[in-house]
Amino acid sequence: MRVALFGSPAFAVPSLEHLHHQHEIVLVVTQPDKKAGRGLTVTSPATAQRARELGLRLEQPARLKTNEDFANLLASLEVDVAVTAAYGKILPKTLLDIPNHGFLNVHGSLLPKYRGAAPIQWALINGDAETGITIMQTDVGMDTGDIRLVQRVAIGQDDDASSLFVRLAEVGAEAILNALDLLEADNLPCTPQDDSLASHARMLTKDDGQIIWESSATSIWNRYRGVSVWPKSWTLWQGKQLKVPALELGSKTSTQVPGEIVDVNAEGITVSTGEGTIFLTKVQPSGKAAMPAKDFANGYQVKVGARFG
RNA sequence: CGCGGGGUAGAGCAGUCUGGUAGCUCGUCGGGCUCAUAACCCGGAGGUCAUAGGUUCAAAUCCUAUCCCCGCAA
Repeated sequence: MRVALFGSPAFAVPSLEHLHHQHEIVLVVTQPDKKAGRGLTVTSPATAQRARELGLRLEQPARLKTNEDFANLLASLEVDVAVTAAYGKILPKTLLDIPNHGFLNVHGSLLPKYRGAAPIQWALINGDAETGITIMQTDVGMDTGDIRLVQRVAIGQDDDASSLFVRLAEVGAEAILNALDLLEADNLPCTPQDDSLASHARMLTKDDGQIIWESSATSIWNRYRGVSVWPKSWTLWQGKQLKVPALELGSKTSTQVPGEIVDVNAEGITVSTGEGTIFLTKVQPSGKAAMPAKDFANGYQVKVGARFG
């Protein structure tokens, strides 16, 4: 089939590659290049970089709604179906109607659960044991279209956002291929979502990474896994932000005061929470490189009884 | 020229403002105590203070340039 792929971050890259293998990608569309990083150097989305390497036609329109040139281009390519995967823009109805089979979206959750921008992260933060990929018919709403295909994925105890992203991106790529096969055979189901079961997975903010010591060790652990790509777990030490690149569930019992340090040893720092303890193994003061928690304790004179947060 | 922090023994830090013989918590080595120890006590080794210039009687500290690391923001 003649396919157009709309996607921006690394999540879309496996889908791009698989589709490139099995179908004819006539157009790749990503978000425009942005100034990013220290020094604000111009950076292309991962999908744009991969598309260039594969020698595919690439467009990075800044706007879609009033962009007739782009609509005309898409129409002229006689696309059978367009695929979106974490594209990052709402598509206007005029575009959705152009491909013969419309747009299919690769979404990283079991819809209608976790509609929105950060489904993978929120599944982890909430401690879910299962998530998955939903291939859905893209409509003008936020992940509200009809469900066409579902692939379930188990979440491991040690999965974090990084590992789950990689796995779901791969599963998503396989799922979209299956969906296209079924579509070609005119055998792809179409089931409306049950809106009463819907939930929204909003984009994460910096504050979502802050460790709430009053909550349970388990929920701190789950949140740590969910925010591992960004913004990462962090707390406060003497008023300054301290990132925690690596933490584990602790084995000690907690004291009365959440955030209080109950033990410091060669392996790390044990901190009391609302229920149970958390064991910090690596930390990173702002402006510094990450270091073992023990080194931090040595250099910053961290003692048992001191408090984080 | 987006904003900001930092480069001092093997590790992590203090000292820089107010120039004047390099310090802390660990690690490491040796010795001691102990049934024993990751505990405790005593002692030792280990540093061209990122690099290159400059100011000064004297520079980790003041001035200039360069290299490298990191946080924020996007």
